[in-house]
Amino acid sequence: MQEHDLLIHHIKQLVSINDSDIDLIIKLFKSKTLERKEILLHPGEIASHMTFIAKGCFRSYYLDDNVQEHILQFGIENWWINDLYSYLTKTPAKYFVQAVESSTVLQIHQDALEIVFKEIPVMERFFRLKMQSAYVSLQERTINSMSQTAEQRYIDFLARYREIEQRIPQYMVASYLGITPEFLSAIRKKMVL
Amino acid sequence: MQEHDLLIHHIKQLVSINDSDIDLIIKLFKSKTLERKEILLHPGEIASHMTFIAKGCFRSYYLDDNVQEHILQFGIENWWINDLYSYLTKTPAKYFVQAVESSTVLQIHQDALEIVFKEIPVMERFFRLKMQSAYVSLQERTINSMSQTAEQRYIDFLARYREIEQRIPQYMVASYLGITPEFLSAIRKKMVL
DNA sequence: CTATTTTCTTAATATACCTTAAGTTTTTCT
DNA sequence: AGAAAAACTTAAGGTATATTAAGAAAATAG
Repeated sequence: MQEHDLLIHHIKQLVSINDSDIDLIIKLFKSKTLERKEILLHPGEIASHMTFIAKGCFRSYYLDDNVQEHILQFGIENWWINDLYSYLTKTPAKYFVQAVESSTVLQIHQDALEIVFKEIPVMERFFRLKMQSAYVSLQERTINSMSQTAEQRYIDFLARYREIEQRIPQYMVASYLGITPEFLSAIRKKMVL
Repeated sequence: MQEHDLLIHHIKQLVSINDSDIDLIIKLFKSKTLERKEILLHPGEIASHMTFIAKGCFRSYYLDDNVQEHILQFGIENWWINDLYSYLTKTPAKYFVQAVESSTVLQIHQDALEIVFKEIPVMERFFRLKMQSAYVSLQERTINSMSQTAEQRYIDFLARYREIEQRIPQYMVASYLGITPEFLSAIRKKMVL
């Protein structure tokens, strides 16, 4: 399966694993296909899997009291996407995880991941490192949104996620940046002049 | 040492440890006293300790390009404070950690903590849980700042951190909320009416 | 390839929040 | 207690961003 090759390659970028490790990983990560707009995780469900994106594009978002969407995170090939808090604490998810394009993910159940940790201890390290980067990007995002103007945040977004930006509707970029689509439109107009 | 009692009690709220574990912890966590406004960690240094607040109050903040302060986190008794990214990745800190009152902390060096993990494996769990809560509060804060008005954020802050609010100057609350002291003053005036 | 749906733009008006500057109150230090 | 420093308030005018509403453009599905 080509999908699993992607995952293996992704893991090998951080830790060393051997052929029998690979076999186990391939066996325990299950492939799942989603159509555009299909929802992988609903608020209220418990996120019981770790999810690796093998193909496609996802977003996680929540709805506030005014039924307004706020996008927390995007993910494309080789990224992980989840409601991490729900997964870690086994409490109901607060966020939607939705396919923005038709997509394929590789998922491992929490119980199966425990087996992986037992058999391939270096995978603990792998996920700890992933957890750290999740924390860091979140922190950078928080700081960024506190000290920068929307235009600057947009410029940063383009620099950092230009590939994603080309695959998602503009109103989702606005939602990620915390501004209205109309205002993003105005920013873009101003920028080209 | 009373300070260490606080730490032990704090640890016991999450995991079970025995008397010899306690001895080791007391031996490896070093007490340090700071005066009001004294800085515990400067940007550029590597955060090489985990820091437990036994007495007093701290803030972590960074300076943006306009030399504007932005407060990321406060901490009082029984909290941990750090530049977690610097600690985890052994890269130079981006933030200041400063005592807001005269304070006492208990610090353990990264190397000593490795010893703790070896001798008291359940402490790995303890710190993993702490790491999770750090992630979660950060996530809640990010979401909150995206979807709420400054007044609502202030009300939430009061509900959540009223003890802290009573110990810090108001301009620090403003900085945490991401608004100017003048605007917070206006919000407060409006609220009492 | 056309109809339908989704996304993007424009513009006017409104609001949340900032900037500056000055004066007042509170806290800290000696 | 008194002087100095730090923190808080007020107010006027400004800027960033939201809201509403409508139409135009682009994408998708049949």
